[in-house]
Amino acid sequence: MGAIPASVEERVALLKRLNSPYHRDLDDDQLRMVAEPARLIEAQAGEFLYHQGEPAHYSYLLISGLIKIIHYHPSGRPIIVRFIKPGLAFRIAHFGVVSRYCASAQAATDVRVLRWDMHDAMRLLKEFPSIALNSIAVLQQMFVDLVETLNWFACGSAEERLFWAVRRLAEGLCEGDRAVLPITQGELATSTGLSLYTVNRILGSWEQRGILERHRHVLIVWPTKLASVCRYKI
Amino acid sequence: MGAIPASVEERVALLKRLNSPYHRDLDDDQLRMVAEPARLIEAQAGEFLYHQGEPAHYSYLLISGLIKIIHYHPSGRPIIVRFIKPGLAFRIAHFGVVSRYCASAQAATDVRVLRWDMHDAMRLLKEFPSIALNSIAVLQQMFVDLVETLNWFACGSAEERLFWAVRRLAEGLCEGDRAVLPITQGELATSTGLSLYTVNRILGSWEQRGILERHRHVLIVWPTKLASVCRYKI
DNA sequence: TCCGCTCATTGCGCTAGAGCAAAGACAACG
DNA sequence: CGTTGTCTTTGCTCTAGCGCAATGAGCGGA
Repeated sequence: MGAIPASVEERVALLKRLNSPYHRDLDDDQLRMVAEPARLIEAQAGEFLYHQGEPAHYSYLLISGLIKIIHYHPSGRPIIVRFIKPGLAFRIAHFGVVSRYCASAQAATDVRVLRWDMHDAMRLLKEFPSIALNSIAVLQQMFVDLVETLNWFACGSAEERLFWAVRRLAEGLCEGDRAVLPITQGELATSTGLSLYTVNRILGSWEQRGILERHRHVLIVWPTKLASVCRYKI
Repeated sequence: MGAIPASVEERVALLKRLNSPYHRDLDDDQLRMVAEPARLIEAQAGEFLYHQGEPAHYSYLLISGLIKIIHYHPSGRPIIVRFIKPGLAFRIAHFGVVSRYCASAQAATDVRVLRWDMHDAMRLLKEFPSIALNSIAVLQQMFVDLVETLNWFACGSAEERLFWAVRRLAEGLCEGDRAVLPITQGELATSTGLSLYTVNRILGSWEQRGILERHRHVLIVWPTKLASVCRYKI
């Protein structure tokens, strides 16, 4: 993980190109004020940007690549909470009471991120109410998403739980009619609370039905076909 | 569900007494501006304030009583997402893209709430950045809480899942050393994804160990004792 | 080129917990 | 004060999915 030299202009350009949900209401001058205290950072696949429980010193916005947000149970068992794609911030739990990272962030591919010191991030949030309002919208969407996931966990058979987990993770990662998930079957197993063996058998049956392809460390999913395994209208 | 006549002064007084996390940074004049467009509403135990999927016309703040937030799976199976106690807002998913209630709100006891028209709520949010910042803090805390819950669902045995569900629901409802949960064993079952019978048997064993008392529709829990059923340090 | 590691696959026995049935307990209501 | 409906309790059977074991497959490093 290291800093990449980048002028303010370059950072502004990155922000403009991103069109992130947080900064969409800002004009050029305002974007410049946002970009000014940021630093451009790169990290290699597998590196951790931060770890669950550490004091939250920074706020991040993903520029390119893919980030895995991982939450660890007290037993040490990890679940993949979500993927972050470019334009989304990952720094949940920065303000107020919660001053530690509530999960870990791992680079799933080589990544570039913009990083703000927490104090700067807080200041910007106060200075530009539109960022705060947009953050609320994003957070609410994430919250709703998580409630739904919880309900699927409570309801379903193994196949339904897996269906929902794959669908959810694939959702943000669609390109054309397919999504590429950088995830192993073992990770899917811990994320869903199923055993490795069960996940393997279910994915096998889905592959036979042409719903997805399994490769090493990677799952290629056709979300429209995936829907056929679910009995309910969503 | 009906309106209770209340002057602006009375509504301001209610807000001041509540000391809700959203409005703690406002002075008296500002509180008055917040209270002005609100209406005081009462509802009886069992009534629904709103239903999942309806257009979200109102924003609510609980004054007295207890609210259950219920999320329905496409199959119709409900889970109790959380209890709302006085001072907390329940109107998640009001702004931005999400314009429908993402869950239902049911009065668990007779309740009184303050209600804002969504347009007023949005206007106040823009007018008073401190409300937006505090909302972010509350939302983040709720999000973190939900991620933890999800992980316990993925990890655990039946007893661990139930432990976490009871602990979580009891957390906000502590009075002295005990918490009174207005919940049936059947509701706990659907909320945890366990069967009625399993919940009954586990709660039975906990009651024998003095961890809780079961009454009709009500669970009395001693949270400190509850911790003893969990193998992990939390 | 071989070794070693991590991830994937498959068969099989076993157990936690689902699900049915049937009875008991309590509250609300006429 | 019985009736009705909802919630709780318990015994019993059965199966979905766990978890072990053993093998295979691909990748990286020396």
